[in-house]
Amino acid sequence: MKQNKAGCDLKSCFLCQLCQPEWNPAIAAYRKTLSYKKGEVIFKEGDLVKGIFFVYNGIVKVHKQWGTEKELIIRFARQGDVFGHRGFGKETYYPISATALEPLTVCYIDIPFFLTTLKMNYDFIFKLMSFYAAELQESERNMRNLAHMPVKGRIVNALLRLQEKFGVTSEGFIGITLSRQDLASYAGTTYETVFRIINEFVEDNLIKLSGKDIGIVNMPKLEQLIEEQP
Amino acid sequence: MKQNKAGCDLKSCFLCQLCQPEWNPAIAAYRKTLSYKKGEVIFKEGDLVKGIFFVYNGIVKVHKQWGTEKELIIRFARQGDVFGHRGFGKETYYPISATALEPLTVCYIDIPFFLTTLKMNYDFIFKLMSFYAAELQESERNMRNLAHMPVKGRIVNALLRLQEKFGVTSEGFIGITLSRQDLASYAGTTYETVFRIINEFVEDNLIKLSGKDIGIVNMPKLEQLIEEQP
DNA sequence: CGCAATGTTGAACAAGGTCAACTGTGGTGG
DNA sequence: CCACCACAGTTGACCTTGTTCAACATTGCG
Repeated sequence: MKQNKAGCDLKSCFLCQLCQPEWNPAIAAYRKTLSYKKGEVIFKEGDLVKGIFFVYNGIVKVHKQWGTEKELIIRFARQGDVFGHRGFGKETYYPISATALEPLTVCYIDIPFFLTTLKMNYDFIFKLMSFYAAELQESERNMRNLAHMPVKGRIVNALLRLQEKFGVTSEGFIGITLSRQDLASYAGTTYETVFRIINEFVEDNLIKLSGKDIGIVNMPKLEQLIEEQP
Repeated sequence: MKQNKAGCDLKSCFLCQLCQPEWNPAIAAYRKTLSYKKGEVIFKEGDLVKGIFFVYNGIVKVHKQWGTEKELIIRFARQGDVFGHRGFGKETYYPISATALEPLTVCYIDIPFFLTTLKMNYDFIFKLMSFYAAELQESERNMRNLAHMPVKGRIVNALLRLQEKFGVTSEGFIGITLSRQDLASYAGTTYETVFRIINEFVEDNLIKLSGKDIGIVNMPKLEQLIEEQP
């Protein structure tokens, strides 16, 4: 498992408990700690944006619906990650939904106070901007992958991104337990296709399974699959 | 055709000629005007980031390669649009390429001066951040579309986005002339598929053609195609 | 005038999505 | 304690969509 981070994504944000553990009355009034149960929806597409969230504990999936049955998982957020920041700019409605995948504790800061903080702290807004820039790069890389990479490569890619973010347990499994459905939504494919390909990988000894958990066995071979032209 | 904008994407940027037409010696030293021919590459993936660009005139495509033969066009930039801003944050290499589609004149500002300006002007950095946020939303919407929307819908979507950005000529055609190849790359599909579907649309009287130019005839029917589940 | 690039069309093929049936598993109430 | 049900997981067969390949037409440009 990955070590806990020193602060949040926006180091020195001075807002969440991770960056500012000491009690600070000036901030405390605007900083709420909220808890959600596994599977609970924190907000959904179209909801009015009222604040921004920092994860203290647990895992959130940030996802976008397509009709009723299909979704694409844009990103997972774990301890120290920000989410809900997509509701900025002109739009005051969330363009995405957020759902707890594990029991979750977050720090919630309402927009007006957040904006005030941004205004007073150049370093902070610069970090936030850099964070957006990084997310944009990631998003556009994924766009290209969805457009041109065959499913097999997209699934490998999803696994590698998950391992990167959630690390590896002592037994060599990726540090997050996902339903196949969620893995499919993350890779931008279907349930059944994920199975077949996961199975194929197990047979080829590229990954190993333990219940729902997945462990990467042969990283180089997998990486090769990503590069592969159809 | 759309009217020219008052300033650039980042109104009040105080950098490009569009926002600051008067001669300003303090800025002039850092502001270069560059010209490119049709088809010329302004920068490509992996190039070192040295500056940021504002379009005075012409059209740029911002695209991402996949292997040698495939690309995905992320975005088009026209008068007043910024590009090259993806090279921010940790990465100092462009994650995308930029190519002129028409004879192009741009304003080029080198990074150190740009950063200095950002530092001195809260309003400016806030606008830049909002701009990133908006691009992120757009990018993630497109991600979902690429993952779940059938090709027909993606092509319609591409056409509507083009019309939104480049407006309509007096004869009712979208204000940009694209090769079928570029349209395909924008919609995330192939050449031949674009063709067949464009033909189908013409037969169904949803769009009209004049050479390579495309005009939207029946907007509601097209919009319906976007919503359509497979 | 000829060559290269771009456009046009048909046919074959394959990836992967859909559907349907079946299996295991855990929870619940009798 | 067991029978039942609901639901996630698993698998096979089929079929649609869209890509690929290949051949040919047209445009444009030196």
